[in-house]
Amino acid sequence: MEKGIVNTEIGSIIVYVKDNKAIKIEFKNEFLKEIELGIFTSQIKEYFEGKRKKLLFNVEINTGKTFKKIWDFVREIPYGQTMTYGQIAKILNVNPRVVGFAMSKNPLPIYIPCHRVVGKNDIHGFTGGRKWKEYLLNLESSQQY
DNA sequence: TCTAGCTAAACCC
DNA sequence: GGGTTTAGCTAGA
Repeated sequence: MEKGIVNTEIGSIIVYVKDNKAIKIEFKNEFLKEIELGIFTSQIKEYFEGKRKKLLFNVEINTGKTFKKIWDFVREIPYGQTMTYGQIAKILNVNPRVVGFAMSKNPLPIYIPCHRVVGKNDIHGFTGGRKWKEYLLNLESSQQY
């Protein structure tokens, strides 16, 4: 398994790659030494510079049918827009609780833009902390044109 | 304002 | 295999 690291304004992002497929993305609240790793790190870097709106590399996800359906849908949420757990649940005909659970178990944040999914009355949680979610949402809204 | 019910899959015995 | 847990939401009191 290979590892790539990209630094951002508020910390580092680690991307784990196996057989040329991303299997996990992790947020760190500390700054690590950057490690280039082909398109994986270059696309993430472009995304944080606001030049790229969608990550397009191979990933490997082994999970249940419903989770996959939810993640597929979340990937279709346009750049800079947000939806609530409830809206997604209604469209996919699942329970809102399951949507939240799927997000919490999502191994590939950013690739699956779960930061664009918020609660009805609150931002709610995010892998690695709400700080990242706010940062990502702010990044996208400032890039809208 | 507060409580109960819904509901899927990872995770731990 | 079974019980517990989890980034929500709605309806009824």
